[in-house]
Amino acid sequence: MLDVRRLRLLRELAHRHTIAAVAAALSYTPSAVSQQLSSLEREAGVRLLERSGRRVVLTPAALALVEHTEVVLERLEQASAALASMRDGLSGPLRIGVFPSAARTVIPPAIAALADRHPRLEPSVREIDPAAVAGALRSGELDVALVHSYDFVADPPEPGLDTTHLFDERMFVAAPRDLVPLPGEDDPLGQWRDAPWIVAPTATRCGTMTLRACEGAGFRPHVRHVVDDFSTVLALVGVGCGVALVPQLAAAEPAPGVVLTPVPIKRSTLGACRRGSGTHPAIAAFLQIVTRRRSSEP
Amino acid sequence: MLDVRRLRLLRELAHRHTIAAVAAALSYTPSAVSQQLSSLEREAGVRLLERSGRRVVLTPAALALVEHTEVVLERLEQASAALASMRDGLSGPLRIGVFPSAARTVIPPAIAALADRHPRLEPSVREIDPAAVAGALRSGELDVALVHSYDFVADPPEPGLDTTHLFDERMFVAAPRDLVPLPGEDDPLGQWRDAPWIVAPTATRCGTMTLRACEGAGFRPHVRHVVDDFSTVLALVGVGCGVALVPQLAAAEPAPGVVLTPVPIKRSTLGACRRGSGTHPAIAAFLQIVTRRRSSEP
DNA sequence: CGTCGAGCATCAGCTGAGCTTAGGGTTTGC
DNA sequence: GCAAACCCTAAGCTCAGCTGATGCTCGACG
Repeated sequence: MLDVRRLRLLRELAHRHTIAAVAAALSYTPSAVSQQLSSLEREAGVRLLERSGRRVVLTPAALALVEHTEVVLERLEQASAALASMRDGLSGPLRIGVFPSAARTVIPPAIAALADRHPRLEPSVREIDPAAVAGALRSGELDVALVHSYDFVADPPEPGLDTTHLFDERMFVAAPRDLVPLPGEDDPLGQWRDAPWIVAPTATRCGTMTLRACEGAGFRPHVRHVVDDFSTVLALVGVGCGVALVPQLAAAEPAPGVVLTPVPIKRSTLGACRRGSGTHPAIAAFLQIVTRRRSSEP
Repeated sequence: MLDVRRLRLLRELAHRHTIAAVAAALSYTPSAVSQQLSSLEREAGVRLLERSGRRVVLTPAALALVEHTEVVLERLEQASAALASMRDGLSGPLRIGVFPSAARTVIPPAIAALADRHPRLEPSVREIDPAAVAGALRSGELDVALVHSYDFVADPPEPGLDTTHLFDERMFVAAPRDLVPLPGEDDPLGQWRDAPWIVAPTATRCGTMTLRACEGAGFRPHVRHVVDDFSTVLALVGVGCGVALVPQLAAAEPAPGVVLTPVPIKRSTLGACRRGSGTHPAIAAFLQIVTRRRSSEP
């Protein structure tokens, strides 16, 4: 009988590529991970790891094993979820990962509603870089997370995770009241083709989204400021520093000097959890609350 | 993360109904099983076991958990099989369970062929009571087994096991040469409605099969002798003790005083293995050899 | 081309999960 | 009413598996 704990290490290695990273993610020392993987290799009877430079790569046999492991872990998640739904009342910790703009707007009322409905549940919120969400879910640091998905920005399905669509928001161009758009241009984006832009870092989805949207409107934006936080972005717009693309939620209370114009781009908010844990009652309750509260808004 | 080792104990308990039996099957002390199940219950957070008299019964939550466990174990078997097929050459032990009539006829040439094709494979044959086959497969005492299935005798699909049809044989009525059948009766079974019968114990499938077959022909046999072994049965028939239903394989070399008449009943031989392990190359090779050797016979 | 850090493997040593043994309580069969 | 079957708990022991130390190789960088 293959040891599932060891298989889990191999699965994690397939995603993180170094034993050290696996160890860090699962709170072991690299030595322990190395030893366990050696044991797994011995009981498998097939070479699973090949040294390549100072790293290690998985053999085809190991990759096949990882495929099976994903299924096994998914089913174990389902079993855990089934058990949780058989306990009377939701209780215990629920670790929620969000990123800043969601943390500010969506999360507080959702947490309040959750605490109201399930007093013995102990939700804890952690701001987390979207790129780290998948790993944090897999390694068990988080149980559920909110992530965003933009038009124009492809997000490949993460293996081992389940995502559910929660709600959409419209995107807006935020421009200073006293900035004059390009005359004779109707396109809400195109009329700012010559203006200075405030965008998020290119490495983020928000940044990529803005660049792609402008490309779609036929121009490349003049990037003046690079700021990740939407409330900072709006403050900069308010003092006339440039224009920016912001989502509806972030723009709920714009500064007085800011004019918002809707653009035909939407941002989706998704809930993500470990595959198989979507039926966990606490996770399901949280996602349902987030969905309902947002979609009932005007 | 639920502990699969513990889940396996629960699964076994669901089939064997007492902790002592689980312990015996998996080579533990009952104390160890009890402790592990207690731990499982604690980490599940739900009552899994209820004392009932001096036994213990599974709660609905435990039964649900067993369902998930079956899937997990199946997938782990598949993973093991995939690994085995990636090893170069078949090697290691292959524990085969058979019951006497198969052991005598089908198995020896099959083992020889297997040894010929895969010299590093170490097949070991164990005669086993058909009723114990399922448990022995599940607990890992056996890797593959041959079982029989008769017309008239329903065999409910065993959870956790996979069965593949290997070959069929015709059944024969074996009668002493000098015994006179009922005059004016054409039915090969009905013509012996008044003769003394030799049948297998009622608890066995063979015994049930004979009784049902006779009932199908409209009579209840006069049971004179109860003998499980077909070669003994034929010897008794040969000296005039009565008539019996025997399968083709057992009747290959009948005693001189025995007359065989075919009846429209067939016996099927099936291969059984743990669910998911059917793709294991050693098991697949064995089953293929048994199928081919038998079906190529006249 | 030498240095330094990242990464992996191995060894030695320790700790606790999980086993066995022992013993006691309850139920069932005879 | 006694014995056997069955389960649980307590106590002690053993080894799987962890940490920490050490040494190696590889790659980046001045």
